[in-house]
Amino acid sequence: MAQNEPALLNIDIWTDWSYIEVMASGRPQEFDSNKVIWAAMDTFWSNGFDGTSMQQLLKSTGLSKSSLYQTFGGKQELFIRCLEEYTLAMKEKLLTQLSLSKSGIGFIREVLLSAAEEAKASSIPKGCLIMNTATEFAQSNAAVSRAVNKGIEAFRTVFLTALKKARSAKEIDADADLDQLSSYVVSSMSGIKSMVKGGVDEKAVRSIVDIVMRSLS
Amino acid sequence: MAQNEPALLNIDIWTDWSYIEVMASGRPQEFDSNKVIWAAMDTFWSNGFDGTSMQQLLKSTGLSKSSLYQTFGGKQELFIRCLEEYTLAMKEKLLTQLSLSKSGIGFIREVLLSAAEEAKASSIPKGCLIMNTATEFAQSNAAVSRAVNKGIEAFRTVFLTALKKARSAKEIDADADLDQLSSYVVSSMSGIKSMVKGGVDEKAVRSIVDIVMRSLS
DNA sequence: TTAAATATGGACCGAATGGTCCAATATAGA
DNA sequence: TCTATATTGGACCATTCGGTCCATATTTAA
Repeated sequence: MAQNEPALLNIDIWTDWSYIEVMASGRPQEFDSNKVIWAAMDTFWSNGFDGTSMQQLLKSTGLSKSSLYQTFGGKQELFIRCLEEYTLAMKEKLLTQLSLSKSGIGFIREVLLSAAEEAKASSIPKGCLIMNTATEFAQSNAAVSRAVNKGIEAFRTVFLTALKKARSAKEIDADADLDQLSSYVVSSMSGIKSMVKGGVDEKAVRSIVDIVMRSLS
Repeated sequence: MAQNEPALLNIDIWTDWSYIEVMASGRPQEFDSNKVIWAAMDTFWSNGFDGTSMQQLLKSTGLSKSSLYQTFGGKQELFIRCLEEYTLAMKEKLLTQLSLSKSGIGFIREVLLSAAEEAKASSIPKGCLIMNTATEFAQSNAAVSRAVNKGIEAFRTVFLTALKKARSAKEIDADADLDQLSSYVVSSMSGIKSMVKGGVDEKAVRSIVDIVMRSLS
């Protein structure tokens, strides 16, 4: 892929009727749209967009080809739905985790260290779907770029919230520019994850996290 | 792609005879192997491994299919040659740049800021071939991982040299752990480049660079 | 001039690609 | 029960994929 996008409207409202709850009669859907999206997301997450074939997608979702095309429109449309769902779910999960954590700084450290866990694990590191996609597509496809941007902004928002919490608790400098710092944390997160994908070991990852954390406070 | 590697020795000495200078008679090669590698590298760099087709490769290199297969073995072998050449060339270029620069810290800042240039440019950002590949393949292919690791180590070496120079010039703390810092710089570089690919604007990139630089001294 | 060695272009390969289409099936409401 | 509406599985599509192979062209050394 990584070519220019086709010259058509990419508003999947027109092809994906799952937004509308029942409305008309007929045979009901036999699958859970959300589970399908998560299954597809996991496949894209591990293999990238180009690296994922329709066959893999059909296998992991359990759908038939026509169901997938009818419901989601196509590979790219499904992919973008996955990016959106990923963004939404991650943001929610992280904000919950943040609200449960005592310290804003501690929360950020936890999140960064979760990358180190991937380095320790024997399985192949998946990284972050949003940043993987940024790397794969760069700015070659407008619809994808839009979804990636929203993802990055979501992460930035989460970290900004954490930094504000940290400032309130006087964990960080009172007059630090939190907007800039939040971008820095996203960037650092992305860098660390790519190092893990590159094979850097857990110890090295932890020392990078330490340096990042030191630069916050 | 992104599957497991085939169970065969990947020592391209056996398939690529361009190492041997002439030795036997016969029709001489009509193309410059190095130029071919650079043309292929540029294509892989822009589109990734999966995103690059043989057709594109033949077009960008100007080779015929048989010449390419005869000379390099195949798509993956050529790709790995590109990774190696990229590593070598980048290391050399950066070390030269470093030796010409007055300050180790200044050099690192220059390199990080070069990512900001990509954000400013209207063309699609290519990022770093090594980190792009790390992201695309993760640890799914041993031969590729080996090449990626060598690349990361090369970058680390460059930055380590710069940091030592900075320490000699008392630009940074005398008892900083330069090994750790060099990994941190590579990670930061990678993070910044992925932010650029994700569409973050130049100003934001520059502020991230500032924070990274501040954490060094 | 001849033989050996190499380069080259293109035909050809099977498999897989993303995508379309339709007949059969199943369900809900009238 | 009948009809309208959806879902579903699979046949089918042209195209492209990476890769092999061979006949031909070209060059060097003997």
